[in-house]
Amino acid sequence: MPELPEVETTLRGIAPHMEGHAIAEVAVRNPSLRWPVPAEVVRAEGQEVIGCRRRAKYLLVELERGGLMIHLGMSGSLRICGPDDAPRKHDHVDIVMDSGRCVRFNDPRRFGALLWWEERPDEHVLLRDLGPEPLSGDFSGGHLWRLSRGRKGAVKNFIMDGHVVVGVGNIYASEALFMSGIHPSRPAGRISATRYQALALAIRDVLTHAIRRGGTTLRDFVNSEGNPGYFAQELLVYEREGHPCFQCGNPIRRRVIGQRSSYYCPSCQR
DNA sequence: AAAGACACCTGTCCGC
DNA sequence: TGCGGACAGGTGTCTT
Repeated sequence: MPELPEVETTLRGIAPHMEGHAIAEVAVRNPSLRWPVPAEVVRAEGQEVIGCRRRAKYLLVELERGGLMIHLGMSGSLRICGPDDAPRKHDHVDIVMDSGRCVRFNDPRRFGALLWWEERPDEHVLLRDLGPEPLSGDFSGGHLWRLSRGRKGAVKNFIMDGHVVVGVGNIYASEALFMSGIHPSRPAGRISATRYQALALAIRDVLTHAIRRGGTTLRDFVNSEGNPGYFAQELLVYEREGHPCFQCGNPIRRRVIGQRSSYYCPSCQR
């Protein structure tokens, strides 16, 4: 479910309810997420939230000593709940604030995670080897071009590799490749610096625009207020197999690349 | 080092 | 109505 824009939207939703408030309790209803929720999360109790931020698709809740790391996996979401809101199906964890409200983690497929870090989260094993943030100055066409030299795998897999650049998931990979006219199966090492320039710009643009729209809702994504995102209606190729290309009118095709559905226009993308 | 397959799990949709 | 199969936004891990 959540790609980077959805995670960013979630971050902006929870931050005002957490920053400057103390955590009263971390109530774990079901600890069996992707990794078992560690017992250390109780160390959050009684601590004030210094800040909330995002690295790749991980949400980091920074406390006075240590902090929480949250990943939404494929189907996870966070919602702000009041003290009287009864938990629903798949509501696995509540982070109860001293305000009485809580940040409630729901995840039907349980591919998400709630972890504890003790210090320097950016050096955590899950974060330390990740590539640059796509919306930061460290990301560019030149970066993609340099890393791609000699690589024979499909460019779509290349841009979805978190060691190359973080935050480009299956929806926005298809979208950005369409926007830059690059065929998703093309070997990454056989794309010019000029075309990588266009691809990097497309990645920035599509992510920035989706964040402004509150993320993409395909099935069940809701932000922390329980509202959907509005980017789905602007998708150019994703889940549009057989529909006419907005640019040339030919039917959009679907092809499995790296075990993921990929959508592209065979005449606009080469 | 790079690339590919597979794993984790639940829900939904479609054809028979 | 039920059942089986395909498919779904991610990513760590294992094998070639």
